[in-house]
Amino acid sequence: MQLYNSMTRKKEEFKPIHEGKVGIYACGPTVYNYFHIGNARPFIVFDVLRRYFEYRGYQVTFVQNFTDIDDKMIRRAAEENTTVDEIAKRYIAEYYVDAKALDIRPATVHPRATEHIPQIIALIEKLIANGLAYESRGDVYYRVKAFPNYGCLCGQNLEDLESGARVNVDEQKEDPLDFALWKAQKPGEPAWESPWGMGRPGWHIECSAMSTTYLGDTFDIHCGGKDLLFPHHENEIAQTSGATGKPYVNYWLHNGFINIDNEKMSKSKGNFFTVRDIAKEFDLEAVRMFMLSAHYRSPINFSREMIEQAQSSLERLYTARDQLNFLAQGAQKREPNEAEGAFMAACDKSEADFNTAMDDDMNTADALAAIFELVREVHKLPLSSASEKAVAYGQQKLSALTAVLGLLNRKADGVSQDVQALVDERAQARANKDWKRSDELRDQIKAMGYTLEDTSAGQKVRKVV
RNA sequence: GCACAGGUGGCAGAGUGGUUGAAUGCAUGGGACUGCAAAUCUCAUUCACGAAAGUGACGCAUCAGUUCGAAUCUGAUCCUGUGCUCCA
Repeated sequence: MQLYNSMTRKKEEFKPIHEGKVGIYACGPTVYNYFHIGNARPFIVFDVLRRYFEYRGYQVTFVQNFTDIDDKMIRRAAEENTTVDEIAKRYIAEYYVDAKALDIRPATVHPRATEHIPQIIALIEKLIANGLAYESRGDVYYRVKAFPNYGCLCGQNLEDLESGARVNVDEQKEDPLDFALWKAQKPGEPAWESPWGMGRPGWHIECSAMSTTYLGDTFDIHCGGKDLLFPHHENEIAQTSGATGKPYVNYWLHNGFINIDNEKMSKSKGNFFTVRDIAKEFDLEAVRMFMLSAHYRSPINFSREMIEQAQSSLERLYTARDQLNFLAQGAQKREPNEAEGAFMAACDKSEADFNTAMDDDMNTADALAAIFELVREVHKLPLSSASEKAVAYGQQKLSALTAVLGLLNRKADGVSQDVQALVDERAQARANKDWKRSDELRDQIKAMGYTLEDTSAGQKVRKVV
């Protein structure tokens, strides 16, 4: 499998540290609000990455944190006249609600920053011992110029970074590039005991502490949004490698942004849609489909039209699944004939194409194309007397491939007895060529939430979403 | 200013040197199927001539170049987005 590594800026063959296993850390949300669809993108695409590794037989440890202490959390708590912990608990719960609705699987571990204060303090102490950090009036800062590799991820040298750095007159830093590892308590802020007095961790250090706690000093894959490349991930490298003396991460993966009117969607710009808002209007599976219809590193433009388009293509997948279920009802216990053999070969071809696409830096757009090739073959199968074996083969492939993308989760609902009674009555009316009655019944069935289609193998009933 | 992406058909979006293959999906139109539908299959959707089959031309931001051959490589230009500051 090839993965584009932001560190080297090329696609590289993925080689796990431990055969058959892969450790992934994904930067999670700061839990001070509902998450927006820009936040949802990494959750979805890296959920797919994890699913693909599992599909390929890897044992995956997937860690995604909750940032539950920072300026935004504190501000929010003050605004709502409650505690930071209360805000954290609330929006962590809300995260799980939205994640579930988007079919984002829970991570192996969801660590919270505030539950890893001892690990954070230990890491800072190590950095101080290594001469890479210093205390200054209760704050602790990272000594950027003492870490020779600083800038290795973002590809900028120290001079360029320096010219861009904001210089605060009041700073207690040795150098403008230095960043906070530990912040001394200000009045009214939550704080923890430390060797430097009461205070709280800086933003970057928490990810270093939590990732290494669960994945070891060096692990396989670290992912997150492109905007985290600098300074967040650059700082993580400096902190972790600086403390351990070992490489931190082998592959850095960064997803592109979601734009609104070709502008980055962000909380600070105010041009964002929360997942909660979108859910009022759309089936969230369509949002997932939309995200996967482009490569994860490309920017995508969000609009109502795009979600509707995704919804339509998603329906095509469901139609194929239902078609297979319909075929299964009338299937026979016999070996596949020649045409069905060709169908099974086409299934294999789709699967192979799907794997090739996913192996190429997780090209979900091409992977979807491979699934749609399979969909077409499904519809070409004769409607009656199919071979059970061939149908089951198609069902297995379709569900296996869509499951990797986290699609096709809607249940195939059975038909209730009252609907079935109408369907049976309509069959009788059609046999009598009573088209008027037949159409009435079709309308009635439709009003009950089902579509009814006539096929050469009888009536087909599907639940409408 | 420095750094990094990117500009592909009506829309979205793959493709990144080679047989007319611009995949796949969406949309629109024709045909098949149907009692009618729906779903599905199939063809078409750059321009010119033509009723049509067809013929010719152009074509993947623009211009120039490399090459027997370019959407794909090189250079320049224009444009867009992102990072350098909390942000997925």
